[in-house]
Amino acid sequence: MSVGHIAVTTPAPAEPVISCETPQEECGVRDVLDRLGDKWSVYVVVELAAGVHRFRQLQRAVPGISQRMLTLTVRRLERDGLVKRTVYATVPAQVEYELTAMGHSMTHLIKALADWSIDHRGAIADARRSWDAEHEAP
Amino acid sequence: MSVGHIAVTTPAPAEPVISCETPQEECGVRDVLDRLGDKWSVYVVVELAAGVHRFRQLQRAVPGISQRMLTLTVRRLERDGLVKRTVYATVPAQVEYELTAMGHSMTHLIKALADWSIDHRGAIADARRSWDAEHEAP
DNA sequence: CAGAATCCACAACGATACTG
DNA sequence: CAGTATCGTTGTGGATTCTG
Repeated sequence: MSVGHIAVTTPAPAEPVISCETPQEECGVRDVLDRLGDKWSVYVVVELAAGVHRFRQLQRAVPGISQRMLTLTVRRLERDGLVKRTVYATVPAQVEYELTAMGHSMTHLIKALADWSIDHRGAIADARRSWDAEHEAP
Repeated sequence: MSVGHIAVTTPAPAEPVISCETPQEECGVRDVLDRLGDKWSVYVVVELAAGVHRFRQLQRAVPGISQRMLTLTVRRLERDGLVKRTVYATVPAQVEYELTAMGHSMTHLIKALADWSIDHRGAIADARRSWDAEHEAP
């Protein structure tokens, strides 16, 4: 366990698991989860992991995203230092997006997430079905 | 790379990175992210990773959560098969929550997330500061 | 104790229209 | 092409009240 701020997989006695200095600060975990939790960031990062993209190219690569949401998403990722944005002063305008080193380091995390999801999607779907079956309107 | 559905850390040529059968289905990754992305699930799971909790005990352990949100959160986790809920027919009522095997398997993921967050929280904060400095109102 | 139910505020998202 | 601006809808979460 590299960092050890969180003790997991220990069905042991009940002790505080997060031992941040200030629990309210949430250890900065929230900062990451907010980015991962919004609807599009993960897909944009995954797409950019494949290489540099221009705006439209990125929008086409992420099916269903509106240009407003793409703008907001890449802005946030840029602000967090995960994505680098390069503007070329051409006509018409041209902008390229690529992951920073930190952005690339996060793709490992996303891959782990995706792997776990794929491995357990069936079990989760089954759990939901049986839960729904037991809790339907009487 | 265990599963290989996602190619990461490869700043290589632009190729589709997610190779789901149906991209719209989102590979079930959304299912996990929706759970991880909401405001409280992670903290509840982390808390339950330490052992069995009763409702009030859990609420006290997760500072700031309302009982409505705790109810909703544990219900969703239960529905997904990540948490097991046991009701004891005592007076007053008593309910115990604990992670299932699948729930425990997810704590590895959360730990990886937390480690990454802690390792990069400083860099992210710096990136945000400099971004904000460059984009303040003229 | 463990919750269900209700009401309300706000943020997130989508669709559309317009601009350099 | 790469956005910005505005509007309307939906979803999420908090506070409060009530119940077995």
